[in-house]
Amino acid sequence: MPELPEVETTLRGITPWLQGQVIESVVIRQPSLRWPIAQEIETLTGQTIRRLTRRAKYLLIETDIGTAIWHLGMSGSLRLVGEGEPFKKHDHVEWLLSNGKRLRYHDPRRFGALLWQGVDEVCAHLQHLGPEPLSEAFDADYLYQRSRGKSQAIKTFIMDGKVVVGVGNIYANESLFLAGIRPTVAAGKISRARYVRLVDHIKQVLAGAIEQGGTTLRDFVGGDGQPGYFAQQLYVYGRGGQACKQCASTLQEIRQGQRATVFCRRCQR
DNA sequence: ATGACAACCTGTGGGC
DNA sequence: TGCCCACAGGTTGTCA
Repeated sequence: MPELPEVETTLRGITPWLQGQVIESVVIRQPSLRWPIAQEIETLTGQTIRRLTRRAKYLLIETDIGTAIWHLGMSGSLRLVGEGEPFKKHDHVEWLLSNGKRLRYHDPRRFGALLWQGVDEVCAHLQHLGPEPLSEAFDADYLYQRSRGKSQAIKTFIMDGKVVVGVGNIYANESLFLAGIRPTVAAGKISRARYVRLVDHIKQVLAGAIEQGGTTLRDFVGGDGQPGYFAQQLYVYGRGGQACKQCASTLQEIRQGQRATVFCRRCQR
């Protein structure tokens, strides 16, 4: 269920339970994810978890011998469980920690990945990524410059990880609505002033979702549940054919890059 | 170089 | 109730 806010929520949820712990054992029940799980993951047995960080939608778990890099794909989740908890269908990986907790990776569709990055290496997937959306490097000037000459639709443009990371389908739809920009407009034809609004809304909507994600942390870490989909006030996503919350006209639904796009013809131009 | 599209895989929900 | 189809939070790889 991961867009960036959920990956961040996951990171914050598991960090206190993982940091400083020794990985006592690694169980791989299903090695076939989007790519086969890296061989080196098994060698983590006996290693101490030094640090957890996030880059884009990747979770980085550092040890002295290298870094495990987890991507949750479309349907992946990480949760902590206690001893005796039976495996569920699609629980593919388990790490037993020295505090007795078990970190389990669950992913029905297996679009996720568990990659390896050696010390002093940079994983191929992390190279060429654009700036973090909540960083200062991501601002209107940057987007404006990057977009000049582009005929690509603004929605697919902001969902391109080489432009900016972490803007998934839900938040691309929502931020374009809030900025009043029609998702089909060519990125290169949008003014600097409108990019100011767009960047502002992307940051707000992601930051707000992370805050709300935080409210589900306790359940999540307690281990009996899914990360839980943060209750988010959605204006357009999943609301095609329904009334616009701002002007009551019917929301349009189209497809862009095989993804559902929903927008209001009246509020977004 | 750009951009459109298929692919990876399973589950779910709607229509008949 | 059951079957079939379309679609789902992401990313990569290929092809025109």
